[in-house]
Amino acid sequence: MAKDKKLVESITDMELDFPQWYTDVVKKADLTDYSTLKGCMIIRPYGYAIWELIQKDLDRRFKETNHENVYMPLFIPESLLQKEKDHVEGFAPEVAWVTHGGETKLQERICVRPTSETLFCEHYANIIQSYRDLPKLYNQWCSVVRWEKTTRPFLRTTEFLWQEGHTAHATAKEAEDETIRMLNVYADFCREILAIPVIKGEKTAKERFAGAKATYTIESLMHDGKALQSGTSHNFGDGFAHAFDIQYTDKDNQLQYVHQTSWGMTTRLIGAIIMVHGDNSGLVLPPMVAPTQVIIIPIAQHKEGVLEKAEALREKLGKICRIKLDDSDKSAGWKFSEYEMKGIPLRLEVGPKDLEKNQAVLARRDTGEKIVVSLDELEEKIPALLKEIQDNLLEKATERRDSKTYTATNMEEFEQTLNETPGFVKAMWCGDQACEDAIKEKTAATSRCIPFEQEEISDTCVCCQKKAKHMVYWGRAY
RNA sequence: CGGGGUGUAGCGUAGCUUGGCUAGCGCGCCUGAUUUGGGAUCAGGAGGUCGCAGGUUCAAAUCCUGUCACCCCGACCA
Repeated sequence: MAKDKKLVESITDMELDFPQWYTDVVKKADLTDYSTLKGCMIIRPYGYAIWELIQKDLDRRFKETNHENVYMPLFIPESLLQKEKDHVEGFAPEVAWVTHGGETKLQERICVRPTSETLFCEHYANIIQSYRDLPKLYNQWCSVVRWEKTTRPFLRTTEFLWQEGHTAHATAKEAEDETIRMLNVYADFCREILAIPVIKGEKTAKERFAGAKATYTIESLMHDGKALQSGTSHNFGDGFAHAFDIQYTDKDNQLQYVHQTSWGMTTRLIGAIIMVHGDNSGLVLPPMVAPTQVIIIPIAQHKEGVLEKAEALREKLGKICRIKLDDSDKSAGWKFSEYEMKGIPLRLEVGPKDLEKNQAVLARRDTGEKIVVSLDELEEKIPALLKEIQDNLLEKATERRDSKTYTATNMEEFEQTLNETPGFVKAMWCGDQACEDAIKEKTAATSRCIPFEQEEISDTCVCCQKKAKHMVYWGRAY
């Protein structure tokens, strides 16, 4: 079968209408449902299982780097939110306010957390006195609320699930090291678990987090050539510490301000998985985050011995992978389509003809390839194939990303490239926000990041042609 | 917040322009039989405050007014 052949009708081709394709996949793969309130999505069991796998691996990485989980309140009094000026200005337009408790109007408005810097800061001010109390390496898993104007499942929702790390350190260097360390944790996670290659770099001042001294980001590229900010890590310096008066006594009995960081990743990652690996037949899940890695489809299951064998295989193979058996009375063809839409990496077909020959058929979701395997070799073959699929997805995503990455040395080239071949554009920049604004005005592209790995595309700024300071990744973003 | 669109059974829709018989169809769902290697077939069955509130009319899914919600595209943001 041709690799690109569409296996399932009822999912719009991504080439025809990418947003519709995305919505179709989310819906047909049973990831979410809409609730009655705009922007508030219901994450269904299959979607939530993916999130749980993401959480589990990330949480392990956080703990390996000595972080502890905590839980902060959902509510923040307005006065607390306002302590850091840039921060409140950045978030005020999109916070949800609680004005009443029961029927009683509150003296002070309370906001539903859009992020928890202020809460962590207040707490840190209380618990940090000595250099012996540092560093504080905290993380919390929770949801936050941002009153977004337009919403889309996973990519932008009013409430979303995430983790937010918040740390406090004795020195500026320690804080900077932590910021970069966690960015690397994110990048490694994306590559190893989600099979998504990312560009690591620093955000420009314009794109920086409200209240941060420096914001670092990992940027990934979707099938349609649009960029997705997939995780951020911020160095706050001692700005919040001054606003919240977080001081400690150092070894020399001198009062010092702490240096802080925060970093976060969200359920948006599921949107990234969909848009990086998905195809016209639906979702394609990297085995590492597939709630079900192998689906067993019995063929002619009413026939003698088929179901028994399928069940025995499920039992045996359940020890080496996440496996399910669909013994419902739907037709085999229906099941094929169903699990392709759901992106399950491997399908194991077992029918009467196979049983006669002591074999089964394995079908790969990523390539469509069907492989006949002896029943005795499944325990070796399945893990090997899952690994191969995981590697292949990363390789394909990397190739696609690279083939959609262009360079430009002047605005005509820049604009033409983005219009004709959407993707990342690498171009030099003078460092002046006026040029950044002009580029956005003209091309709808924003600076994605100043990558750590710099290249010398040309000497002059793509926009004003003055002397260039940085090579920047630009793109239209979600 | 601007522009566009849509609300009729669980989902997708026809009907609306030009008001009129029991609101039609497909998918899904339930029962039974035959099926099962790429979304099976046949037979029977259940399921509707036509988003909501007013108004016009002998008569409203259809016309008018208001309202609510959702979707898409922008601007803002993870």
